[in-house]
Amino acid sequence: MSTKLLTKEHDQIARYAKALGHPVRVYIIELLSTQSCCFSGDIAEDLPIARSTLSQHLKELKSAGLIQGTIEYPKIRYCINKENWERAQKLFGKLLDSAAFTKSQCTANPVVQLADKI
Amino acid sequence: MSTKLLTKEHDQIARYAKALGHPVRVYIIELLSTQSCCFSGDIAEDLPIARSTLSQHLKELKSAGLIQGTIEYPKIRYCINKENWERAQKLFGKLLDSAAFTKSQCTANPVVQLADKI
DNA sequence: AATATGTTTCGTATTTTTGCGAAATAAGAA
DNA sequence: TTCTTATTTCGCAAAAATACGAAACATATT
Repeated sequence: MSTKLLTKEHDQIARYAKALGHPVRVYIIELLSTQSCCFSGDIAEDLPIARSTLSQHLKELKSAGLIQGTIEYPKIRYCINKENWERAQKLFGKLLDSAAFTKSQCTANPVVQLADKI
Repeated sequence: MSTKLLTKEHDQIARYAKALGHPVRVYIIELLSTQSCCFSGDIAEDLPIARSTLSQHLKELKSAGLIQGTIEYPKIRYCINKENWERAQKLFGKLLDSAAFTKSQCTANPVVQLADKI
């Protein structure tokens, strides 16, 4: 049964989550959000990866909508895409909070527990 | 330069985010957190995927630590792993909030803007 | 002992991600 | 115009994710 169980919202959350699903990309987001507001790609100096690899990670974050770039030749300044970031914030917040309200009763009533399987 | 820029924390956030990086897994988490506290794998009835595929998604969420299962033959009851979920909550919260405090000045000072490239 | 049940594991195929170095780009400086 | 610079795109290879159906599992029931 069911009527549209997998919604656009699930897709959107998954999209954002996937974009954050790599340590380098988490680092980039963190850097952009705290260190300085915007910056050019000299993140590369701090990371043990090739420039082209970094570029791909930036591309992923860009296409997910989490960051945006401004060209200032010969550099490119990146920053958080505030609009979409707030959207991500709301979506994650909703998911995270809803789960917080539930108290899990799973561990309270364990009939059988196979450590290696579960 | 740098001293440990990619930390365990980045890895951990990325790990959780990656686990949430698929619509089906977002749906599962949402279901586990709202619908009912725990349940068995009759999620399958609601999803347009094979049982074995669902099992794999459950496995991923499990190995990321976000959910846990209790066997009650012949069923298995799943629920959120509260401890780890709260950890994820904190980590995501920190990242999301820090970015919120920053106002992006990127769009405020666009020297050149190549839409197709950026 | 044989059967039924809900779920997982196995084997496999396809697609996506990750990563690199080399080459291309686009504009400013010489 | 030719060089320099920061970055991206290209071409490739290796690894991981996604998905399926068939077979295996562990127990409860007959």
